[in-house]
Amino acid sequence: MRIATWNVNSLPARLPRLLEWLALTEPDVVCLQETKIADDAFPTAELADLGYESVGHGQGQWNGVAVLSRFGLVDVVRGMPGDPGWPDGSVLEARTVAATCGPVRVRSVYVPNGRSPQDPHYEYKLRWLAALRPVVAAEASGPLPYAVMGDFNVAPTDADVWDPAAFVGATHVTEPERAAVADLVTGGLTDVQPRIVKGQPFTYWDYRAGMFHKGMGMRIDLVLANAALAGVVRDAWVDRDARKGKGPSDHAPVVLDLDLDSAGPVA
DNA sequence: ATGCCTTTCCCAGAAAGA
Repeated sequence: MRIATWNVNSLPARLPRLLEWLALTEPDVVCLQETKIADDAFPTAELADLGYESVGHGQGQWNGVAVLSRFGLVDVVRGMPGDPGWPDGSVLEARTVAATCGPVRVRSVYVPNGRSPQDPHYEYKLRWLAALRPVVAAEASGPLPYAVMGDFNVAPTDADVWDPAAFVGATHVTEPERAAVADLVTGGLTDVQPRIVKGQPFTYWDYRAGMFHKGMGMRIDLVLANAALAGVVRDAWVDRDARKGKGPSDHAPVVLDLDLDSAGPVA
């Protein structure tokens, strides 16, 4: 079984690349982030043509998450209890959705960016991660192999950014953000490490200034797996090819191969 | 060459991303 997570930076803009990538890579389960598409516009039919059942949880212009599955989709949960909302609790953004796909349960997350440590959005980011913690803890202790995966907008360690000196005073690397992600991991989750390719663990490279081809990236797309899932990971890698060429997302997919093949795709 | 930012609103340029 192959599972993946990918921040596509607009599903409408990325649909041709996504469909091409699905046909080439043949993942069984995919968590998407930054779909930037309303649910009534979600490309359900195009994905079904490739054998994927899908659930989008979106709001149009910003944010948006989804789960695609060749193993069916059950027990779908949009959002999460305790979501702090932005700019206040009266507005909940579309940043997480969970589903069971055959033998595994997954939760796709798009953690708030934070903008800068002085910005109110940064406090929102920390509140959002705090709300995620009990949700993930409950799901991870369930009966199924489980992973919360997506764009966490946090680089867990200095090794996860191309130059720690370049990030002094910036979000994604501050102690409170890292502590919030470490809190998610505490209690049994594993931050599944992708294979190092070209000396890099990165999953994101800014579009500007040729940062991708200069190797100036960050590992902010994470797969946090419970023991039942982490124990069956055969391989994990960042699909850098998806960051190349014409019209890429600024993120590359993280792909995991699992020794969980018995269920087989749903026809 | 892995290649110099992209996407959204929608038609102008600002906001957001990280």
